Amino acid sequence: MISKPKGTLDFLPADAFKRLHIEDKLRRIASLFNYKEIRTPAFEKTELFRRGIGEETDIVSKEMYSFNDNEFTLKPEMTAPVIRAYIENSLYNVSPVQKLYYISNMFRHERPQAGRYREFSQFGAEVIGSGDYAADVDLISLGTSFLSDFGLKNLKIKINNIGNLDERRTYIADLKKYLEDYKNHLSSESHKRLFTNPLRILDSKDGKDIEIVKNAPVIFDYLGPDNKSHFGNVLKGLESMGIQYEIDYKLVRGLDYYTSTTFEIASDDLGAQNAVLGGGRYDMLVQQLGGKATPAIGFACGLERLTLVLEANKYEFPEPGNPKIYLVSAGEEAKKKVIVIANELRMKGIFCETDLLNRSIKAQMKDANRLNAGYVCVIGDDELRSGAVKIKNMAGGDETEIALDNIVNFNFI
RNA sequence: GCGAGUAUAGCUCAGUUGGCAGAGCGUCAGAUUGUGGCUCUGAAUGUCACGGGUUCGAGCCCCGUUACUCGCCCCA
Repeated sequence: MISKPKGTLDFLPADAFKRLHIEDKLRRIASLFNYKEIRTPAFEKTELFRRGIGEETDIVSKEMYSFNDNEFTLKPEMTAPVIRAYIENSLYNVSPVQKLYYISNMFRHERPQAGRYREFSQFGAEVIGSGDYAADVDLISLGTSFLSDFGLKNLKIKINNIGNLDERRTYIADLKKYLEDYKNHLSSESHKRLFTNPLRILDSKDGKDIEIVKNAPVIFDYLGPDNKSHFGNVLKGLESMGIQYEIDYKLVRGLDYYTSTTFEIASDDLGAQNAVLGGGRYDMLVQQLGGKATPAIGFACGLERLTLVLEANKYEFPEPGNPKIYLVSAGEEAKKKVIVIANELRMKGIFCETDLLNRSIKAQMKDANRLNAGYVCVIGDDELRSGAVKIKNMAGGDETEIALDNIVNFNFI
């Protein structure tokens, strides 16, 4: 037997139906906020991700599915492709602010685990062209409102501002200086990070690291007046909308392109991978990818994780529809007639099903019952001869007699 | 890349000290000849993950392999 690749998922009809419902909801809310959908290729030139996400990030250094001699890579995230499309199609000429969203699958070669897959789907949104705090608030409120539209509470919104490049550079230098003194007390992982990515030591889960980090310099103190007031305005904006947040000066994110605002929404209902949604501002990325200096902000939400949270919260997904009528046939002539009537019903938009296995009447009735059909109509030699059929209401069991050729006009409730 | 756990029917899982491979659900058929749901009766479905070893005898004990799951790292 050939099995699916590790870390991928089959969406059987019941799962696919749930996913479709989630997508419908996301699209509806995104359009309320005037975000327009964008679709980009499943793969891009590898160079795009190297330059966009950062050579040193885990994603680029060890998680990409690359092929054709490394020329192309299945997209591991959507921000770089969206920005590429923005620049390539000169969207800044269409309007100064672009509000875009996407629902798409991503590929990262990681060790699979609860809530983490090698092929996974994200709903994401980007506001390109505005550095105003209003853009941050607009985007974050999109994220929180669809989560609350799903009835999810108990979600923690964490927010931070990691400054611009200069501010961060100064901060990292001071952070390193501080941590040097505790070098020998840090966990081995963090010891390594001291050289590779000191910021990440801030959200280490190691108990000792946490103690050490408690008295470390705080990024907020390194922000200039612009970022300080931007941060303040974003927070006030969220407050004014009743969005509860938690400032987390230790919230640093793993992609190189983030600047200024960063945020994350996590759920206690998930396992180790508890971030449902994460994002931030990336004011340097457009320029980095060859466009004009353009501020932007975005987030991505993992749909598999969202689904896990919904299921943990006993979210009630809608039920798929059931056939309005099941046409039961008895005999070869009736079967031919049933095929024709079924087609007429469907052309009229009536959900209709028939037997495809030449089954007995009893078996067809069972099938109709299993499918939860609203009505059943048995057609056999008698009905063909008389031209009259009985339409049986499966809920009550009562039957209505009607002309065979008039089934399509029956008033199905 | 590292660590831990699991592997028995389509699904969820029992399986005693090593002694004929099991249950529930689902599927199929029957219980009035052309009428479902409930009930009853019956049936089909297994390389007990794979390969070795111990033993008169292994689903069970030992070794190895693989797959899956969870965690570390990182991310959604």
